[in-house]
Amino acid sequence: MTTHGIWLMKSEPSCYSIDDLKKQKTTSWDGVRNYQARNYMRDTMKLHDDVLFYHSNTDQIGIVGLAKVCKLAHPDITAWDPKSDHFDPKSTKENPIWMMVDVEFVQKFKRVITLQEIKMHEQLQHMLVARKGMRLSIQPVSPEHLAIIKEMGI
DNA sequence: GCCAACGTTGGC
DNA sequence: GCCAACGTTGGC
Repeated sequence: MTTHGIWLMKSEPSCYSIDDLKKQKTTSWDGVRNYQARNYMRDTMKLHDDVLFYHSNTDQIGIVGLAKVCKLAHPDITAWDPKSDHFDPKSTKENPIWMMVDVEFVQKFKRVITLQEIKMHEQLQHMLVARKGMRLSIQPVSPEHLAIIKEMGI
């Protein structure tokens, strides 16, 4: 069995939801402006890594479906666009600071695996996303946790 | 290199 | 909308 990465990626559904990804099939994960999250995308993510799509800052907070990495890290061009909300003048084409991967829709879960549920669950409560004060928008996930979540969501 | 001030994230 | 917990910035 080949080992591959598993990630949880947060998005505010008012900004970009699992339904948007379902319609679009693939998207560039732009707008990440946190170094640790960028480093995960740039240095650790591999093609076909699994992605748990997470909705934050909404009435139904939790994991809503599955995606996978379909393109390795490349410069986040929104950082160069003065009109973008994610514009960062420190990032240049010669020296791009911010990177993004592309992700591909796999499936939407039949229901939301809520954060509340994750925190209550004997195994899932150890996920990073359940940790107090954890704001990191891209987090590694263990194969055990992925298996449990798939069983609950599919 | 310290750390106060500030800005952001994201659950509640 | 509040605010705790972070991350970043910039003066010193």
